[in-house]
Amino acid sequence: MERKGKTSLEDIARLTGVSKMTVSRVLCGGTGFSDETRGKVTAAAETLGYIPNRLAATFGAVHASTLVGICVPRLTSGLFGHVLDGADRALCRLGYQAIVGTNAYSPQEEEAWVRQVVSWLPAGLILTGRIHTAATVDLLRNIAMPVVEIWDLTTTPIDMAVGFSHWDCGAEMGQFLLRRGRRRAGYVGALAAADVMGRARMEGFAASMALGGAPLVDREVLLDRPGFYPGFYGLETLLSRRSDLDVVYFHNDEMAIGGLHYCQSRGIRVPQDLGIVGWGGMEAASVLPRRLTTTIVPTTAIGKTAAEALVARVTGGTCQDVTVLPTRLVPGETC
Amino acid sequence: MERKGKTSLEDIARLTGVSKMTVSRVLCGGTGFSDETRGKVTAAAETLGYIPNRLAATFGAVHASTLVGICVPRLTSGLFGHVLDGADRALCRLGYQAIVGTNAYSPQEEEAWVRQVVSWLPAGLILTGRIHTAATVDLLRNIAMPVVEIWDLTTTPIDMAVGFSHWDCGAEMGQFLLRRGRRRAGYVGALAAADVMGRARMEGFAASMALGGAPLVDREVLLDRPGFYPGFYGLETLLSRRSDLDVVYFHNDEMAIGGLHYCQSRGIRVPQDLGIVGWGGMEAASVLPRRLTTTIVPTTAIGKTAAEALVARVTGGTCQDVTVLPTRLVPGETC
DNA sequence: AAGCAAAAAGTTATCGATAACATTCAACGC
DNA sequence: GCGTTGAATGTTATCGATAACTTTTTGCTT
Repeated sequence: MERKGKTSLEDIARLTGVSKMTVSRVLCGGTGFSDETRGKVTAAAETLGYIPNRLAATFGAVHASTLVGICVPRLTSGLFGHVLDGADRALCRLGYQAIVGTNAYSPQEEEAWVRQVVSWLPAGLILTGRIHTAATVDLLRNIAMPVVEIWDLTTTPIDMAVGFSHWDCGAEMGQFLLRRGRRRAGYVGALAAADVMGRARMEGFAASMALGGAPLVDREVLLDRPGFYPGFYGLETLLSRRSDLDVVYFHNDEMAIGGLHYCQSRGIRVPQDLGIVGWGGMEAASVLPRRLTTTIVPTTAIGKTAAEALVARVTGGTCQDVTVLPTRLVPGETC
Repeated sequence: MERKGKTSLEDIARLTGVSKMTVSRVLCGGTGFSDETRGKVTAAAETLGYIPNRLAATFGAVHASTLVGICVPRLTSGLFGHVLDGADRALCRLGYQAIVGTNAYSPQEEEAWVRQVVSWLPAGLILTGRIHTAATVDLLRNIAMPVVEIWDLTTTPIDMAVGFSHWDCGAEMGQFLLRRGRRRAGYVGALAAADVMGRARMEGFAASMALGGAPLVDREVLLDRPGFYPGFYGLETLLSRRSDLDVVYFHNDEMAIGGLHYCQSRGIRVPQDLGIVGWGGMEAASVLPRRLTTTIVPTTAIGKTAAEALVARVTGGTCQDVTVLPTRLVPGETC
C-alpha cells in the first residue's frame, strides 16, 4: 500500500512541532491557539501545498458532508439547465458541491442514481418530479435523507418540495384559450408515457377545455424527445387527422416553434387560421418574428429555492415543506 | 458522538456470524467465499437495508475514487448542456459520478472550484478551455491529477485535451465568406474580455479576412452574456457606426438569431443586403425561416470523449493526450 | 506569591472499509 | 496416515481528520 504523495495534517504537525489536532483547529478556522501557532501552521500548509482531505474529514466527523445530489431528467433542455444553474450557484455560495445526474424521465434510472449517490453520504438530494419508485422513497425515508422534490408539486413530498403544478399550467392555458374564443383544441406531446409532467399539463388542459364545453378534439403524443422536428411533424400528423382545429397546445416551446415553422411552410396563418401555444418560456421564443404564447416557468428560482431549502434543513435553519413558485402565462402573438 | 442509524459491514458480520472482511469480499464481488456464505451475507444486507459507504471505502482504499469533477463556464448554454450530457452519460455508464461546477469564464472562479473539488480526491477533472491560473496548473501538476481540458485545444495541455480550435473556426468562416464574395465584415461579440474562446474565433476570423485582402471593418463586443437581445442591440450599434457592412459574424448562434431579428425589424434583407453568420450549431437555428449559416460543434462527442479518456487514464487504459474533433461549417440561407 | 480561571495545546478513540497477512479446514495423493 | 495444496475465512493495521477529553501554560486577581 503506497502512500499517495499528498501531505496530511500530520506532515504539517511534524514540521511545525505542534499536534495534528492543533493544525486541524487552525486550518478549520476554530479557536484555541495563539497567533504565533496560526502563523506557523498556515505557513507550513502553504509550503507543503497542503490539500485538505474532505473524504477523511467527512468520514471522521459526525455531521453531514457538503455534497448535494441533483437529478434532472436531462441536461440538454434549456429549462433544466437554468434549474441547475440556480441550484449550483446557491450551493456554491453556501459552500456545497453538486453531484449531478440524469434519469431520462425514468424512475428506475433515478433509483439507480440515488443508490449510487447516497453511498457518498450527501447532505441531501434534489430530485425532479413527484414520481419515484417505492424503493427510492423507502430508502430515502429510512436513512432520513433530506430531499427536495422540484418541478412538479406534490402534497405528500418525501420531505420537501419546490415547484408548481403542471396540471394547473395546462388548466390555465385552457381557460385562456376559451376566453380567446378557441373551441377546437388539439395537443401535440412528446416522450409518450415517460414524462408524467407533460401529461399532467395535457390533462389539466383537457379538463379545463371540457369544463368550458369545448373538449380536446385530438392529440398526438410522439415517442421522441421534445424538439423542433417532433413539433413540426407532430403538428403535421395531427392536422392530417383533424384539419378543423383552431388551436394547438404543445408539450413545450421548442415543439411549438417547430409547429409554427410547419404552419409557415404550409401557408397556415397564425393566429388567424390556427393558434399555437407552448409551455416553458424558452428564451428563443420571445424573439421570434411572432412572440409565442406560452407559460413562463421560474426555472432558476426553483433551483435556487430548492438548494437554499435543503441547506436550511441540513443546518437546522427554518424551511417550509412545500414552496409554490408562480408560473406566468404570457399572451404572445400566436394566439 | 452519535452513530447515525446506518448499518455497516460490521452489523452484517454480526448478524451472519462471519467477519467484516468476508462481508466486504461478498458485497464487492470478490472471491474467496462459499455460496452459502454469499447467500447469508446478501440476505442480511438486504434485510438490514445496508448502504455501502463510499466515503469510507475510498478513504480506506489506495485507489482513486469514482468521482469526476466537471467545470464549464455556464450551465445555461445549450452547447455546454450537451457537453455535460455527453460526459455524464459516459461517466454514469462507466460507474463514475460527476461533480459539476461553473466558473463564469473566470480562471479565478475555476481555481476556487478546483480547490474545493480536489479535496474530495476525485479520480480526475474535466475543465473547459486552455486558460487557467498558474496556481491551478501548479496544483494539478503537483498532485498528478488526471485532467482533460476540453472545448479549446492547446498544444501543451496540463494532461490531456479534447476539442477543436476556436481560432480555426473563425478562420474557416472568414475563408468561406471571402469565397462568397463578402468583403466588408463586422463582428458582434459578448462577454468582453472574459471569454478567450470567443475572442480566439474573432481573431482567427479577422486574420483570414485580412489575409484575403478584406480586413475586419469593425466590431462590437458587449459586456453582456451572449443571448438574443445582445445580438439584436449589438448589431444595431455596429450598423449605426458602419452602415456599409456586407456580413456580420456573431459570437454564437443565439446572438446571430438576435441579429437576424434586428434585420427583419428594420427591413434589412438577409442575405442580399447583409449576411449573418453564427457559431455553435444551436438546434433552434436550423428551423428558423432562414437556416442560419454557422459552424456546428461536436458538443456531445467532446463530453463523451473527454470522459472516456479520463477513465482510460485512471484505469490504466490507453488514451491519447490530445484528441481533435472536427467542427463543421454549415452553409445556410443567411449568407 | 498563591490561587484560580481561561486559553492553548496534547491524547486517545473513532468513523467504515480495505490491504496484507495469517490461519483454519477440507480434500487428495503418495 | 501424513504432508500438501488451495479455498474459505479471520486478524490486524491503516487511511486522515475530528470529537471529547485531559493536560499544560498563561495571565490575572487578591
